[in-house]
Amino acid sequence: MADEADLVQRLLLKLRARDEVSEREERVLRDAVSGSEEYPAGRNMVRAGAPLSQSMLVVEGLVARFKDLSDGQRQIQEIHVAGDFTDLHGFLLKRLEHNVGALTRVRVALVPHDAIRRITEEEPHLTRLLWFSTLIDSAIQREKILSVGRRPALSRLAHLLCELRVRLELTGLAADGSFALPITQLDLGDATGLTSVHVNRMLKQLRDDRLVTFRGGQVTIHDWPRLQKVAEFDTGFLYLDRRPR
Amino acid sequence: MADEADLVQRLLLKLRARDEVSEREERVLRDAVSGSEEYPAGRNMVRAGAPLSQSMLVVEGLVARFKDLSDGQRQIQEIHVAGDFTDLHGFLLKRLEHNVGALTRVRVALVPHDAIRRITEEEPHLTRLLWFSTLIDSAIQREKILSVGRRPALSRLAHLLCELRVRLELTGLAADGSFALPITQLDLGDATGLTSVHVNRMLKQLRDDRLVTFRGGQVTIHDWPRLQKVAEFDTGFLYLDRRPR
DNA sequence: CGAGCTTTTGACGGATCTCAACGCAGGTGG
DNA sequence: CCACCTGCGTTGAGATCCGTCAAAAGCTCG
Repeated sequence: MADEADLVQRLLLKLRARDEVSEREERVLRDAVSGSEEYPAGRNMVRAGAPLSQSMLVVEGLVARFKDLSDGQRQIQEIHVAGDFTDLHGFLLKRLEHNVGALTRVRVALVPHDAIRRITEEEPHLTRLLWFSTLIDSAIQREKILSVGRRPALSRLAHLLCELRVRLELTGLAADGSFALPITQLDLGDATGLTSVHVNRMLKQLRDDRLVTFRGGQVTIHDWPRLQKVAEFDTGFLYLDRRPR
Repeated sequence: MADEADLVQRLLLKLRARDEVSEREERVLRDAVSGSEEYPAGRNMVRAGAPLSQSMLVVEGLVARFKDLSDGQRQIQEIHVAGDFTDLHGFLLKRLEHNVGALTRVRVALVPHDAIRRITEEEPHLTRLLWFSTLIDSAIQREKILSVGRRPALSRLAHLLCELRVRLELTGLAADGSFALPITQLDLGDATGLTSVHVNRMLKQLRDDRLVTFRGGQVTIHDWPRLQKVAEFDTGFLYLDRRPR
């Protein structure tokens, strides 16, 4: 049915930007989905350490992987958008060392680990594609290490916005440098290793410099070339070229 | 020959800490190695963007993945030890978005991508193990995001030393909380997102507090429980339990 | 034994955090 | 319909952690 078709649609867009996916493979992926679920904003979706038997594919909304320190500080390690698996790695890790939470209202497709295991037994190329998609996450996370470790605050924020723009554009969720980002400045702080107060000041500077506006959960990029320069943003880490994997 | 046996030995130790590896799979892994190479300390081993046709397995020495910013700042994203693949993900990514460099004199085993591809076609379980090992890297990198994003300098350093201790112990390269770490304080700064000056001060504090000593390229942990507490170190992210994958 | 790293230490400066106050919008219940 | 509450955004003042700059001492190796 049309509804089910939509569940994997954006995943396919993402994969096909990087390699071919045959119709048979597409069918195998669709058949792997066992159902879907919704979560309200702020809800915890996977708690660190809990045993897992299925993985979640984001259909709609924004999801964060994060970890907390004992003093209450939170660090978001990656923001997931529609088309991303949030915890495909849970298939082999069997549990996660971090939490997964809904930043907005979220709908996910559920993919039982049994089905993924079957794919690894019978579909080498599709297996490589799934593996590949976990490697993209890894590259995104490495880029965050660089951001948080060495970039100044303004640059970190700019980089995050650049990254989200490109990732959302891939699945048609951003156009003309504008996209929905209905999260709080506190969330942005957790994603950049800053306090919400400082995020607020940096957002003001980005706005005053006519680079980007973040208001009402909507991002509008005014000057893409200059924003990229401020962020030292280079799409290389997103591996956007189409090649056989 | 005995020499070749040694090339994959530590990799097997690492894998077998997490799952079973059959004798046949062990043979397949050995056969996948096409040779070995040495690099002097400081040498660049893979440059970002260069096309790759083989992956490197560290046999001896320390290797870093890192990226530089335009102003010359460097961020190390992960330190690899003997038994780690440094760029297994290059098999599917086809190139890397970061550099790989030798922190010490290094010997690596070379594994052609053709051989890995054959494994993915014929050895589902071994494929999952290789995939799994890239997921461990990913978890280590996520932990670094937390460190660099939210932990204070002292804690960051403590955490890195805890992590290296446990990882080295897995393959018999650390014992009694003591291990070789023949790298400079500048390297430690690049790995923690600090300056070498501040690393020096924090090392002094760790020494004065009787937690760890780093001297002459040797780390000696004096008080493991307290060091872990300072670092908020929890081995969870290393997935040390033995389970079928 | 001198050149060039690396480590160590001090003084100072600055980016970011903390604390605090206020405004604003949306929701809720009387 | 309005008082109230709560969460979020905004701004200012002061504190702090870490960086910068600089110099000197220790090591290694040709």
